[in-house]
This record gives sequence, C-alpha cells and structure tokens, in this order.
Amino acid sequence: MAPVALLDAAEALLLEEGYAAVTSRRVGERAGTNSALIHYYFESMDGLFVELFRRGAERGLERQASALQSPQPLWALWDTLHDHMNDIRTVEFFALAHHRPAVQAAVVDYSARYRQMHLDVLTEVLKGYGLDVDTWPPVTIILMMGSISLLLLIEKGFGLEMGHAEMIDLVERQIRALEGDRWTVHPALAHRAT
Amino acid sequence: MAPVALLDAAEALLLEEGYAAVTSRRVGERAGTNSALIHYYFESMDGLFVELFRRGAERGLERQASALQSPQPLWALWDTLHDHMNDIRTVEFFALAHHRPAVQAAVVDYSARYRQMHLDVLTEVLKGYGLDVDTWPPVTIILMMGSISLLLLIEKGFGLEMGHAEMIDLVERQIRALEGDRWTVHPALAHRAT
DNA sequence: GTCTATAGCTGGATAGAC
DNA sequence: GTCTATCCAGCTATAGAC
Repeated sequence: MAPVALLDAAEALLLEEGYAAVTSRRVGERAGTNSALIHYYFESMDGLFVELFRRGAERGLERQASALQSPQPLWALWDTLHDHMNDIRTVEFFALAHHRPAVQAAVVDYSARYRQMHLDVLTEVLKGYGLDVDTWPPVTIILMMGSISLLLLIEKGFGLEMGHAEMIDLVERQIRALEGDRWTVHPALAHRAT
Repeated sequence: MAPVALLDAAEALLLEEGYAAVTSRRVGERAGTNSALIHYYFESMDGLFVELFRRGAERGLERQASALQSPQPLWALWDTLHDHMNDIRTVEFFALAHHRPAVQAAVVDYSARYRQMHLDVLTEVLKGYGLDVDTWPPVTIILMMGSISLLLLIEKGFGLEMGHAEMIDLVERQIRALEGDRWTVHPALAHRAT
C-alpha cells in the first residue's frame, strides 16, 4: 500500500464533498484500508492536508509553466485559470487555511511562487506586445485575470451567472487586442474542464 | 434571553475562528447559556447559519444601498468592498455553502440581489460619466471591483501582498478618471476596516 | 423559556497483535 | 507495514424537570 492511494482518496473526497468530508476514517475506507495508516504515513491530518496541497500545487505549477511557453501566453494563462477542479481545490484550501496554520503556510508559499512565475514570464511578453507597463503593470494583469476567473468559477459552481458572459467577453477582447485571435488550445491545457 | 444573543455569539466565533468553531455547544456557552436553546430558536445548526447569513447580508445590502447614494458612487462602492470583516464572512459562507444546501440557497439569493442592486444604480451613473457601455458594460465594472477586492482581502488576510499596491493604484486611477478625486468617505462607510 | 442530562454518532490518535 | 481494538473528546439533537 502506497501513501499515494491515501492522497488520491483524500483528493476525491475533497473535490466531491468538501474538506469537511476528508476525515481519517473516510479517507482510509475510500483507499480500501483504514485510518491508522494515515497517521503512519502522514503523522496527522494536518500532514495529510499539507501533502495533498503540495502535490496539487506542484502539478499546477508545472502545467502553467508549460502553458506559458505557448506562442500565446495570455490565452494560455486565461485557459489554465478556467479549471473547475483547480478552483474547488483553491476554495477549499483557502477555507482550510483559515484554521490550519500548517496549511496556510503552504498556501502562501505556493501562491507567491505562482505569482512570481507569472510575473517573470509575462513582464517580457507584455512589453513585447507594446503594452504601456507604467499604466498597466504586468502584476495587475495577472491579478485581474486570477481574481476574475476565481470569482466566476465560484459563482458558476453555485449556479449564479449574472454578468458572466459580458465579463468573459470583455477579458477576451482585451487579450485579443494584445495577442490576436486565439488559435489553438495549448496541448498542456487540452485536459482542462469547461 | 433573545435569539439575537445567540446570533451575536455565532458571528463572533465565525469571524475569530472560522465556521468550524461555530458549534452548538460553543455558541451556547459564548452566549452565556447552552446548546439546547439553539435548537429551540433555530431548529438546527442549519437554521442558525442561514439566519446568521441573512442578518449580515441584509445589513450589507442596506449599507451599500446607502453608500451608492453618495455623490461619488464608484468611490463609495470601492470603499464598502474594502471591509475585512465582510470578507471573512464571505469566504466562510462560500465554504459553508459547499456542504450545506440551505446556506448555498441563501448565498445565491443575496448575491443575485447585490449584483442587481449595483447594476440598477451604476448603469445610470456610468452612462452619466460618459463611459462607453458597449465596450465596458456596467456589470463588468461591478464584477471586476468585487473580484479584485475579494482576492486582495483574502491574500492580505494570509499575509501575502505581492502586487497589491500596484493593483489598488490601478483601480483607483480608473475610478478617478471617471469620477474625479475622492473627496470624503461617505458617512455610511466611516466604520469600515482598513 | 430555560435548564440538566444524555442518547447516539463521529472524529483524531494510539497501542499492540501479526 | 498493516491490521483490529479502543481511548477520549467533540458533535447534534432530544427528553424531561422546573
């Protein structure tokens, strides 16, 4: 029995029922074993949650780094952000971080690394497009795309879509103005949820 | 003993320690009584959460309606959104909604009412400012201000502020371009957190 | 209305056999 | 490594005295 089976079980529960359903008993049961193994491999539930977060964040970081090498990095970033599974994970871990300091530390750590990576790549790209970076600093473009897509996904998950079409249209018009029409979905994004 | 004391106790726990700390025992204890009264007044924890959400949402709706009557509605909206307490409430209830259908229904209901109210007021205001509403539909302005301020508050709560200064500066430059310099903080917002 | 007491679960974590 | 068994704590909800 490998610890990865426990992480997979925990992830499935997190996505399907929220973090409150991720209990040692249920994770053990879902992995076809029992709760004692969680403490053997991860010490505590805190350890399990942190490890689960790290695994997902690390995967996301690689996927985005790859996407940003696309000939259309803005389209590629916008498309990676539209991942419903990633969004649920994000919301659940934001909430978890509120009362698990170990989780909060991991969330902050990876959020900073995401932002720095986006910044490193997009600063050059946006300058290359002739964007006036004094008026529109690259980090604001990143923050806007991230915050808008997060809110839209949360609301959509609740069945609330008032203004979403207009918002998506606006963002895509801005991207188009900088980067031209979207050509193809980057291979690294081909699996993304709609 | 009035049920409002139980709501106050529940609210304090929610803001201080997150929704996981809002248990019938702790709410009763904090209100100086016991858990049985919660079931007497609210039927169940679901009932308590829904009522707590409604009370906060109703207050917020009134406060924002009042703020939007300011001579500078955009500044007023931007300022009301910068309320840290409201933000914690929002995040906690988003997470709660994920596994309490009764809470989700209330969240969706009030979110739609907020958006509609913002839209009713700002559509006229923005047209009055000469904004090109075909390029920038009012609902997109509302969604952008809401999503950006939410993400900034979440991150700030975690101690992550990379790019925040630039983002705030950008938003405030856009508001200034439409509505001029901020003059005074509207009275209805004077209590807001920084 | 408000209390105490308690039923009935479910949780995290550990001890100890194999 | 993996299991069963178990401790102890916490939860929601209800019954019944006052």
